[in-house]
Amino acid sequence: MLGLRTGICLPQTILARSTSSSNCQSQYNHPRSMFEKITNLDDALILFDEMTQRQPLSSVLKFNQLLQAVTKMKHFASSIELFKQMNPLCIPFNVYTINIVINCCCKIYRTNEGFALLGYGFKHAIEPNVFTFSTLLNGLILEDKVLIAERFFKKLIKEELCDPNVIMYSTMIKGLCKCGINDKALALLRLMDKKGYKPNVVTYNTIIDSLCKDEIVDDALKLFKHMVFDKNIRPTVVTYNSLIRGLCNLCRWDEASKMLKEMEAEGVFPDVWTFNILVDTLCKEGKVEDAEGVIKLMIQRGKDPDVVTYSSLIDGYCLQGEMRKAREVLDSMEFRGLIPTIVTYSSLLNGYCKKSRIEEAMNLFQEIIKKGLKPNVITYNTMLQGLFLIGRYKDAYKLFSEMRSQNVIPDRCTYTIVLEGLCNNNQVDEALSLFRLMGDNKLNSYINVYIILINGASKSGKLDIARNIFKNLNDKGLEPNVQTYNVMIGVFCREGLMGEAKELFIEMEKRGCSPDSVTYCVILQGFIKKEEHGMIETLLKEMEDKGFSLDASTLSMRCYINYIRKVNYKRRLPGQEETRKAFGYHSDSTIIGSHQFKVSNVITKVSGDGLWLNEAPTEDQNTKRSHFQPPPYHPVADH
DNA sequence: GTAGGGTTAG
Repeated sequence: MLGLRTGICLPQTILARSTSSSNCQSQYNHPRSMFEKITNLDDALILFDEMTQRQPLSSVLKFNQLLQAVTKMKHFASSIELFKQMNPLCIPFNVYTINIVINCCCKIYRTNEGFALLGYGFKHAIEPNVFTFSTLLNGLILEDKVLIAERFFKKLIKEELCDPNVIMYSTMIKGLCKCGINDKALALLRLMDKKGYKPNVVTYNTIIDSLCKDEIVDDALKLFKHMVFDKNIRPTVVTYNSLIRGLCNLCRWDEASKMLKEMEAEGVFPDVWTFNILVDTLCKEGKVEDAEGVIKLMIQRGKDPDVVTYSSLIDGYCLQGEMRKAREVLDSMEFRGLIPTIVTYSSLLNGYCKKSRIEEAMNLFQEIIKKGLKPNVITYNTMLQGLFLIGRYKDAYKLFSEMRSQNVIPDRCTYTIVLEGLCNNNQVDEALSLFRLMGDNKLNSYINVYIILINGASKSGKLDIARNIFKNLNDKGLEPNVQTYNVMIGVFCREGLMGEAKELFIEMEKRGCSPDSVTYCVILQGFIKKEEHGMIETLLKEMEDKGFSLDASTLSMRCYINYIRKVNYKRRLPGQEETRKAFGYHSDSTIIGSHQFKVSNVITKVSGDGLWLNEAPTEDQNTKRSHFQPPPYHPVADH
């Protein structure tokens, strides 16, 4: 692991420096204006009233400072409200004012109103500048309207509506990263560099972080090196945090540890975020004791653990099933003066639910409400899942109604949980009527919902309904995906309706949805049950041609193995030949998600006696692997 | 002399 129990070895002098600097802070951090002293909204409002009545009237500057102070406290709606009040009082405003208020609109996801303000500004002869446009651009991105943002950005540049700068480009890059278009983000990075808008550390951090999130850490590291060595830009703690998180997520602990040492050697010191990343990933890996060690270390370093730190720890204990300890952590937070958020509580709630300790979950849920916290959609989803899990579907349904009466809008997860919960508890009719009630709801276009219902209906013997749901997909303008086909084919196979299964199997290909290895295995199992050897041979041949391998799912392995076993049994052969036929070109080591395992181990395990298979296939060991590798990226090559 | 961009939690 990270060797954190022994601590990251920081020289004493550095430790001394970091503690003394925090002591000195008050000495150097004198508020620059009286507005920076304002720490609560009430004071700001009182001051605002006073300023509006003052004669002569306070300057625009003063009003702007006040608005900004309110904004800094994240009271965005209040800021907007104050601006609205300024209007009838004929208090003058300028482009700074407009920019502050537009920013507030954007931060509460009301970018449209931000654009309206832009118009309002025009009416008052206030000309927007690059700040105005960057803020609006950011607003669109915050609302996930990246395509519109991109159009807006291009228009600004093309029509030269403002002088773009590094922030504007960086904002656009953030938008591209947000929807996972890393390539385009990188292209824009190169373009801005070429045009002379020098990307800075924030620009690089944005892309580095995005690459790390997409688990393309090697590319992130390349970009990092490019930034440091070719561009001479010093990384900040944010850069290191992104990289460390990326490495930890991939369990590349040694490199993460190295990165920690490297940052310290470079004079960039871990902050609360850095420690939280370590705590969080260690907890997720089940190393809660190590996480506790990190917390001790951070305290030693004068970095106070915060709500996020303890929330991760609670998550860690829940994952281990140590609910008592998880609860203790929560209680200790209040003792330390940290106020747990709804996220903290939801983690604990999730722990109770997963352990089917529903009474404690219910009590905690009540406790949350008593504390004045508002359960969010995640809280409700967690609770619903717990109730369905132990079969209390009536209570779950009641809670589902309650959440809506509390104005918590169910999301995709909620519907999936409720529909699946009802189906699993033999309440398919309820599920179907809820589905009908959903009507034109956006969630109706969520394909998973159909998969659940098709499965549910067929399992409770309502084959016609399952068939109809599938057929109706077209009417809703939905194209079945491979998973939907797999489920429907699976239903037919289960019912022994191999004719219909085969028909659908052919149809999907025709409609441009190629069967995947799951499809093959599902249908293969159907034919194996019917002992239609001709079809089995054909399908196996097709799979071989398509290069489908064992690693797609456990199901697929069972398919092969059952078949081979059968053949072996009938022919009374050691089975080496058949094994090669089935596994021949596949690699020995395969990856499912992030878990790696040896096919040979599994085979020996499944075959049990190991009589006919004790040798792993050897041909083309690495052909399948390359499939899982990220596309190559060489930022340096372009320069 | 006032405004805009980057990192954690199911």
